[in-house]
Amino acid sequence: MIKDRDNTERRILDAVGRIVEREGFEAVRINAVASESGMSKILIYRYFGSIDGLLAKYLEDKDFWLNFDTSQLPQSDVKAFSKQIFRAYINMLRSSPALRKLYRWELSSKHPSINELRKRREETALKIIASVCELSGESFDRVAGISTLVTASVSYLCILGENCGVYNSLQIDSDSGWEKLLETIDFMFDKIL
Amino acid sequence: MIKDRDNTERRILDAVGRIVEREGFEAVRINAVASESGMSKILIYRYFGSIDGLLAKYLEDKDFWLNFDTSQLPQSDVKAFSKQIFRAYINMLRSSPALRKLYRWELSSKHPSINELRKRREETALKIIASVCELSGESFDRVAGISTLVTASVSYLCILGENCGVYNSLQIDSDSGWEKLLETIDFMFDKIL
DNA sequence: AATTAATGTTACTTTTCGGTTACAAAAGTA
DNA sequence: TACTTTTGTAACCGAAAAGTAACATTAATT
Repeated sequence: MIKDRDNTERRILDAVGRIVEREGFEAVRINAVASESGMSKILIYRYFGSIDGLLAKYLEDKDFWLNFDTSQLPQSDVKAFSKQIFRAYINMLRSSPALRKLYRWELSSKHPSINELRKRREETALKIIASVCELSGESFDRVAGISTLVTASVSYLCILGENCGVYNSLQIDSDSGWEKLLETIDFMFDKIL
Repeated sequence: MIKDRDNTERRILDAVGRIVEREGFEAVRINAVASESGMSKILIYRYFGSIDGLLAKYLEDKDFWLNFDTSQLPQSDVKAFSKQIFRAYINMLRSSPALRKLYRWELSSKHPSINELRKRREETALKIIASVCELSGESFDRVAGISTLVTASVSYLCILGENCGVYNSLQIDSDSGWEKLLETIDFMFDKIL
């Protein structure tokens, strides 16, 4: 019996991560975490209080914040700026199983930690929208509407892609479908901005 | 003990409906249905075979696209048609808790009934897209892309609206946010079609 | 060295779940 | 009437779930 609480906590959190990536947040249950981590479940209660506490800690450690470095983007060309933002958003979601599971979980859970995530996300989003407004001269509502249309659909399709390959004949579980979608998004920005 | 199988089946299916609207398809479990309906659970097995069978029965005639009348496809005004069909889709989703729960369920489940739904939905969608293509002169990929963008985002936002009030500063849990979004959709169609 | 606190193991209780068995009552049928 | 089938009730079973209690070991403190 080696006594090393930090190590134990890390093992437990790592186990949470594996479960989340594999099966989603809904599958993070006390027995599952215990067996996945190889640790006794009473340690989970002792160190994290509950599954909610464990998830809160996991979310805190893992960087699920929406953080874009807008300073790197082309400031003069609004269209290029917008296109790049959404490209980055798609890449982020498409490359991270855990993030997709988080977005899915948000659709059915009212976990307290989620509100914090949303607040921060909202702040970042509003900053980006504001800067597009400034660059393009469009109204806030217009830019917010377009952003919403694009990000919401991307979120939906990325989640759906894990269970379903085709949507409106688009191959959303492979690059080919996403290229077509990106093309559509680019086209839209060319037309409306 | 009154013997009336039809009545019993209806009670069970009604119970499923209440559970779905309240908690979603994930919560439709044998014990839950039994206690919600007041019927013994063995009757569920006898009459529906399993929870899967019960859900398959419940799902008949529940989906928007399945009930879409493809005989009324657009004759002249493509823009008006496009705007109208997405309006109808939004109204349907916004007014039906069960349909929202179905769309949410699809994001995490691989239930056999879902594949059937998707296949039929896909057929309907392709018919609509094809006729819009013909009238507008746009390419299939373009129309499919736009449709995907709109329907996917609407689905996402309707589901999210049950747990979250604001998205990109849009009030998605009230009419005000949806009016703005509809305006954006209309604007987009005016510009690109 | 003795005591205390922290860490970890094991086994237990209790609840809930899906699924089944056994049986009773009603309705149809010979 | 005697029987068979259908419809329904109630109790039961084993597995898996959350949560807890009791105890053992190590580390820190005095």
